[in-house]
Amino acid sequence: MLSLKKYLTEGLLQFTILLSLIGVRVDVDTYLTSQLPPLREIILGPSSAYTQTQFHNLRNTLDGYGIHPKSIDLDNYFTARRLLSQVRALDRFQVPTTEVNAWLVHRDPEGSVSGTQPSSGLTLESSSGLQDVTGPDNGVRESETEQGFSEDLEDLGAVAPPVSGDLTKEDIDLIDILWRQDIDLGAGREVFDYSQRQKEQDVDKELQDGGEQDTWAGEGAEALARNLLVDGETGESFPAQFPADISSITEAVPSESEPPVLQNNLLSPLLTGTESPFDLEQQWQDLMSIMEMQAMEVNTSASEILYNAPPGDPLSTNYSLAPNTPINQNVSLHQASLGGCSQDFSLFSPEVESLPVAGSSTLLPLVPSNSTSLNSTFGSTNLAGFFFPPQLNGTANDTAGPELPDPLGGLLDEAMLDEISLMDLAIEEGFNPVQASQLEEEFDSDSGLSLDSSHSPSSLSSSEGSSSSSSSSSSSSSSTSSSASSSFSEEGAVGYSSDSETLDLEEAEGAVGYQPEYSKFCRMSYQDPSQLSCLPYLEHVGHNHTYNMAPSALDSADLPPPSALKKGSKEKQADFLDKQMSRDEHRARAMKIPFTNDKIINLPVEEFNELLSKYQLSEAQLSLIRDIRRRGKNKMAAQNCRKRKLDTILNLERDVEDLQRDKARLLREKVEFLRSLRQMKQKVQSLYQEVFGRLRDENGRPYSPSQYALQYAGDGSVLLIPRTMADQQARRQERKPKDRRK
DNA sequence: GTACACTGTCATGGG
DNA sequence: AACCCATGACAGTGT
Repeated sequence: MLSLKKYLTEGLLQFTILLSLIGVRVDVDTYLTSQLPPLREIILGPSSAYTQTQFHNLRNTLDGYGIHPKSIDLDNYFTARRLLSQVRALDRFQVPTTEVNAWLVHRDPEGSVSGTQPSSGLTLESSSGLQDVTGPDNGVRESETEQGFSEDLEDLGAVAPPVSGDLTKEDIDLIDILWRQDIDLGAGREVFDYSQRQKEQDVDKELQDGGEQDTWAGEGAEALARNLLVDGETGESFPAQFPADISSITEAVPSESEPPVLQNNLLSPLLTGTESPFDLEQQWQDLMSIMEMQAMEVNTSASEILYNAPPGDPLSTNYSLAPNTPINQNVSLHQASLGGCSQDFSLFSPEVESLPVAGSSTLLPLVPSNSTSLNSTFGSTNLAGFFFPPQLNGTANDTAGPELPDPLGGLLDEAMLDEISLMDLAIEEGFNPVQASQLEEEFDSDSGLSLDSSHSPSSLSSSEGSSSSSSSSSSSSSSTSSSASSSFSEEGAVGYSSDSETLDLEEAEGAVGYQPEYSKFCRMSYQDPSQLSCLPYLEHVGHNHTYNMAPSALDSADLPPPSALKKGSKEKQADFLDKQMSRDEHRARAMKIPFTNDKIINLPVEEFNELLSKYQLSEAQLSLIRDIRRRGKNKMAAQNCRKRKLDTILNLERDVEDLQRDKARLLREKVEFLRSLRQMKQKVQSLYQEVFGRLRDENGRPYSPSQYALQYAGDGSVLLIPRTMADQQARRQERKPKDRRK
């Protein structure tokens, strides 16, 4: 039954649409076949995937749209959106989105895009522009999908002259029937009353204009209102596309009277029309009313599959479906330049919207810069190769080859552990120490942990400040003020200090058994009230810890500072105190415990027992006091534990940084060594050749280098031996270190 | 609505 | 044994 009703209502809707759009030539067959899902949905599946973020945007942008954010019926909602979009698509000249994007790219700063400008020229222009901007990356994915839909709409045969203005009597009758039907379904007729809604809309607009809209949604709605026509029924904005004469629209619709600068620029030149825009608008409003109410009634279980991501939902419209929407175009442009950048971010962001093309293009160099870094990374690889080029002997290549992916790490490990072979490898290479140092810098900067992070204020703040006593960092000396303050602001003022601030200094120091090696800042921030007094901005922090006692028993010394009294009324103060009080403090007060929780927690055992013996306390009170003491101590212990854990992590981080620095230094030294070694080897080589070239046999002829070689003896003498012998000896010497290694 | 960080609390174990 | 402390685990709360 439901499906039948849905079918009928949808059919009626479509029929109504067709009838009402007088002058629009609609091919019903193609229209019906267009009910098939867009290709992208078939391929990619139902794309309500994009709903999450966009959906919220949608909700935010649709002022007055009657869907409660917490009870949105997605099926009905999207069905309504889809139908709406289809209606709009009927009178809309659809151009591929790529061309639309190009419009934005080539936005005329003077707003001189005329309504009669042929689109072909624009298209040409734009596609080139698009190619420049987008390229085949992800950035165009969205626009491609939208384009698919645009083409889909084109297939409807809805590419037609603009809608004619007035409704015929049949239309009105039909609408009336549908109204009645909707009224039967529970919708009041006033829902469809355009004039009434227009009034409400105007009121809303006034409110919007008058009041400061601090949410982006409000701004977005306003922005939309400026550049788009607003659907009186849904509050949804849609592009002004009917006539080229935008002024007529703005005249006819007072609420859209903002200067349509962008509209003039972006109106499709092919959209021309002479009908009265106001009538058209009203007609649209009525249609929207009908359609929405109908759509909401439709059980979309079947159509959900087909239209899970209704192409015409306002999101799509806002993004890139509607070619004349400035926002849409900006979004497309943004996507084109930013790739997978979040759409909702750019949707109403003024900065992004106002981003000029040049600004977008400036984003493109990101890739080159990345590639630069990549090149430099590979440059280091090449540097390794530069150290050990292939013309070296075979062992050199064997060793150096695997190091290439991680030249430095590999170099360090290998070289430092097996320096001899590596030096041999590098000895004949053109080694550039400058490159090596650059490489080292890259290495440092590319490491996961920034070497300089320990010097940053953030990393030295509170938590780390606690460990600065053990830290050798240069900033530890200066951190007495800055770090201490931050430590107090972050730690001291939180919970713990409120418990311990009224402690006597010796009490605090005695009671908190944090180990000496543990940070003094931590102790200070926790327990040392004198330190607190050094920080004026903390003086107002609740120091009254007599909350256990009745207010009448409050000692004057325990009262909050006068400033607090001046600031607020007694109520505020009480609230403040109440908020400051912990659960145990509330319990203690409820049980009328005659001393403070601080004393309960921090007094040494003997004094604590003495204190207990002074009062006649019930068993429940004693139990509570013990619990308070246990919990309080455990609370401090937990805080100390966490602090220590954090310090440990930070110290480890610092250790890692130090080790990385050492590694870099050692690498630098190694580079120096290799360089000097190479120089020495070059000298030796030149000397060898000089000596060898001067040698003459008995006949006065020079020795052939292929047959003889010079060998250095252990005593410093140089022998001339046949090549074969020399090679054998060299092989033997090669084997020795390997055996030794084994 | 969810993820995350922070904090308090409990249980447990060691000193 | 009593006490204290450290710590893992859990829950509540705020962002």
